[in-house]
Amino acid sequence: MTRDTKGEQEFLDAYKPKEYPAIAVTADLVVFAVGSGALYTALVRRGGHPFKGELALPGGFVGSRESAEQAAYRELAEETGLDLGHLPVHVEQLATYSHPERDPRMRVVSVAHLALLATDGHSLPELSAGTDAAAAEWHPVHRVLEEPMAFDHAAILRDGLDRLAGKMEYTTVAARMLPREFTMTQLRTVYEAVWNTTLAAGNFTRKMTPQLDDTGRKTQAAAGGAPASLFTASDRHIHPPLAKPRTG
Amino acid sequence: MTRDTKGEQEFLDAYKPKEYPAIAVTADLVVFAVGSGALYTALVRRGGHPFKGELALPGGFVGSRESAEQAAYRELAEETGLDLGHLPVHVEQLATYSHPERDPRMRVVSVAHLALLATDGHSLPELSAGTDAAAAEWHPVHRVLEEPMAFDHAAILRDGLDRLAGKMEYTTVAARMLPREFTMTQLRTVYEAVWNTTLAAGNFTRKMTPQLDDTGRKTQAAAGGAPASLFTASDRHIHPPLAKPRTG
DNA sequence: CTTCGTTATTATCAGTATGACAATTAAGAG
DNA sequence: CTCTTAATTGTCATACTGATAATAACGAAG
Repeated sequence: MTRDTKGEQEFLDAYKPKEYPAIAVTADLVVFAVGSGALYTALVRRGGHPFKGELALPGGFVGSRESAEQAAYRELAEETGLDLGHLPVHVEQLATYSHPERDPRMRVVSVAHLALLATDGHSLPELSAGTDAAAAEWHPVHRVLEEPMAFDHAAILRDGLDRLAGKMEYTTVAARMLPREFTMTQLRTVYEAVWNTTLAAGNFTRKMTPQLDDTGRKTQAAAGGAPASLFTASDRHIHPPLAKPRTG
Repeated sequence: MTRDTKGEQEFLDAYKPKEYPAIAVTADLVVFAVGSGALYTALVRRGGHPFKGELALPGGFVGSRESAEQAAYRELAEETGLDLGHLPVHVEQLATYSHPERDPRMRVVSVAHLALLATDGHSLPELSAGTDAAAAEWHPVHRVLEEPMAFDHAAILRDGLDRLAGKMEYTTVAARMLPREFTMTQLRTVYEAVWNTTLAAGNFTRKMTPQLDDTGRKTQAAAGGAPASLFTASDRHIHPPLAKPRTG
């Protein structure tokens, strides 16, 4: 069946958008970065009703001429002041939240995204207030998960953490939270921060070595200890997966 | 920080929905079922422009007072005539497609869902035309994937298949495409249909047995061959995962 | 320049999982 | 009873895992 281009063009010229429910679409962000051995997320504190004073995910309306992912990048820059042209950032779609009463003001469907920022594992990227009033601040994920949040954002944050934790079992996505070249210990620190656990260094190296590309170079040994090899990540799948230890 | 209920109520009473982009939200469905050893999907053929005559996913607008998932269930019933009260069906969200030009008529954001129907592995559920003109028909997935489809529906179908194939590695979701009680061979047939490959029966049984609950009962041996044990599935995760054989 | 503390990497080993394939068991059909 | 078919169990070499130890490569302190 070949497309009927002429009939289709006539149809489109005559087409008038009509009765469909008026729904606003937003792009919200679960932003993760690793600092001082712990996983942090960028949250804003709401300055107005509803949920005044509570923590919320950064995000905003999807514009008429942009995709949800484009809106996510734009809002990430606007609400955190991050220079995305400079900073490597990984953004992927998480899920869409569409319960009719999730926003008491009006019908809002939110396309949530997962954003991973690259750090050296020690210091977090500086966040600055954007055009909107509320500035984003870093919060330790495993602590803030126990507090209430605005709207259904606590559930979204939990889903984002679960997604990242799961995906790290069978991909090298954890490397997106590090500089392009990193050491095995830096990568292990990301796993430990996200999984909130500790991993045996030797076994971790044995498992990850064949999944990474060895640059052949080594770090300048910082203070005590041998110099570490520098690796880069590719998009290989980890097989069999690196299992997250059962919680306990 | 406790919620300021009084101030919030006043705010909500005064709130008027205002300038946000007008975007229509739809729920589309990738419906899978296994029949005669192959994976099938329910598709409608478009009767009007645009993409007149091409295959499309069933779906429709999300109503003002329903979630995207509720809309998916409703559209599944409407466009396929399936009695969901009777037929066990698994629905989960797949992803949201929001490219600004994905529908030439107007701005439409689609929340795609994955729906798995239970069959005996041989015959497919009967589809009947719903209120809409176009009736859904079953199409073999691995063949229809090579044909063009309306809108971005070919990409959505591909994503749905990838999601199902991947999830079957580490969950027992394949059992959602079978009756509550099923044999090991029936389950293996689902894996083979989705993965489009063959699996060694003995190794499959060894791997899956500890993931399932044995009812202790057996089938009446149909024609030749020993009777098979009947199992039910729980929500255990398969660990380590059952790896899909590398294609070839 | 030797020793010590620290960290990265490699090695060992027992237990478990895998893929390929063979053997056994349990029907129904002729 | 024997043949055919299908389900299940067994075998075996290889690979992977968790725990733990041994080795190697530094900087710093004496």
